[in-house]
Amino acid sequence: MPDSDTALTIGQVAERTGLSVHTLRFYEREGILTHPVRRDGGGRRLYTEHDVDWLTVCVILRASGMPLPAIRRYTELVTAGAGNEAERLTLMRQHRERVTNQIAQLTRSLDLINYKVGVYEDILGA
Amino acid sequence: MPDSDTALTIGQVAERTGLSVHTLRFYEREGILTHPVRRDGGGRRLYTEHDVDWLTVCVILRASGMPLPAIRRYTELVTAGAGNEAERLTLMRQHRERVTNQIAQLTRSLDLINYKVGVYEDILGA
DNA sequence: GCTTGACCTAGAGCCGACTCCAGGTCATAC
DNA sequence: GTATGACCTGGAGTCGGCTCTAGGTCAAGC
Repeated sequence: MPDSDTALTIGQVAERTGLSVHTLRFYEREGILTHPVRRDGGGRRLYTEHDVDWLTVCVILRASGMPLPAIRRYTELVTAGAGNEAERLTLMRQHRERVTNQIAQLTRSLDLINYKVGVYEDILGA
Repeated sequence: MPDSDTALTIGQVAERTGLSVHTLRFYEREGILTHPVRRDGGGRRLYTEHDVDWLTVCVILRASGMPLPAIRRYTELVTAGAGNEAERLTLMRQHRERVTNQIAQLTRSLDLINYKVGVYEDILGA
């Protein structure tokens, strides 16, 4: 059972999060990690399970269209610790609205797409 | 009642489709129109209601994430006329799958977002 | 002792989809 | 006759989000 002491290489984290090693380094530069990554003697990154959990959250936020600056801001708030929950809530609510709007828009688009699929199926089925 | 003879300027089309005049010219260069736009004596574009209808379809396809090359291909098929419905169907089905996957992904992301919103609401409400 | 492979940095490059710019034409309003 | 404003072209610039390159370190296996 992996506990929070487990040290993971960047390659292992890439595999677990689905991000490339390039993207992991890029996210770090962009301030998308709650604390600087530990390094081994040779300067190599050592990630924890905690980092993987955080990155997994970030992956989900990205996948739902949250821009990197917003994720960075959220990261900053989490890093700063308790006391800023109001802003975190605002951020999440804003994002929730974007996402629900996006789902609504996609669902509407689906009507047209289904209609077109139906038209072509009819033509080909006749 | 606007019929198919109505001539619209690029500005009017921009207003109706929600695209900018820049984007309309760009789409034309990209082959996103079923036929070359008519021009008046001074070389200005004259669109028809038919063009607006087509562009409206394109806007919906774009909004649901269809890449411009796919829209161009679809345009080519429609321009070529009857006989290629099988490929049009394939294109639309592929896109439908992308869209339904995207909706599913967004809906899953929404679980996390709602969870986070709930956490912060609890903290702030207590 | 040398090859291999995973890692490091700083910085350049790429891609999609616009978006804007410079410099010009033309019709209408004053 | 001139100013305004909508339009034209070709081409450059922007932006977000990666993605890759060059050149290097280091540990383990043979």
